[in-house]
Amino acid sequence: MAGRNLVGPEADALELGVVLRALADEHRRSVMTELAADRTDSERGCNSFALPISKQTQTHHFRVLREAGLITEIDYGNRKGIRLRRTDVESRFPGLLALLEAEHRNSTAPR
Amino acid sequence: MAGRNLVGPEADALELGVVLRALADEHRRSVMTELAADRTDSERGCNSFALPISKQTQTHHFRVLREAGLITEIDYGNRKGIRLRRTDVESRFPGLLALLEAEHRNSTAPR
DNA sequence: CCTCAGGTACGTATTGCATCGTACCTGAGG
DNA sequence: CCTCAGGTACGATGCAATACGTACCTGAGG
Repeated sequence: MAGRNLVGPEADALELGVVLRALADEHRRSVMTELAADRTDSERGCNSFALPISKQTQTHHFRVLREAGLITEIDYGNRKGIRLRRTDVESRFPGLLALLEAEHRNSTAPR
Repeated sequence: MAGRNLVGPEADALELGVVLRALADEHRRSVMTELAADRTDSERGCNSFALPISKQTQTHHFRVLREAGLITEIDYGNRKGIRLRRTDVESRFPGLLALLEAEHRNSTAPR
């Protein structure tokens, strides 16, 4: 029941280059804009993002986001949880999540 | 003497994906952090960035930045000027330049 | 006109990255 | 124990991006 926490780098070790490369991909960015827009920061399942890619590729993308320090993955063995590292990201790169949140509004409410 | 202005997309047509892909590259990001940190927004020469790459590759990178809408290139024929589109970028992606400016401080004053 | 420095155009090698196929692991529930 | 869904590991592949060589253009200044 209690899952193992898979964490990335420490909060102050986040690198802008790694973060921007992570956000450069459409699928990863769509995950991040969705997370940034949800102020409750609740734990999400991996399938709740409806990514149009295979599960192997999803594994890859979530790993990239985790290693960039943007999310935490909680391993339950046969299932996995995703959580945004909001305070860490916000303290290291203030304003970044606001940009992603604005982008989420753009993509969900085209006009 | 008067150079032709090579512009990219309109201010409200900037796309986050294109911008982030442009900023994902180390060399292009170093150019942008330097531009963001210079509040005078003066016109810069292409060689004033001391990029450790060939001039053909520099042409490529500046083109990417221009097509992303981040800079304007001024063509003098046998020389070229670079200028940050600060107000356009700031109005479309508020806070982005502040992130780059902070990164510039990090890279120039390690500790 | 000639030279030179700065830039571009085109082709190409190489690298990086996203994607998926196959095989295997894990825990829940029959 | 068996099955099944969710997830990972490893390898292969295809494509886009970076990088540079060669050739050519442009304007300034002899």
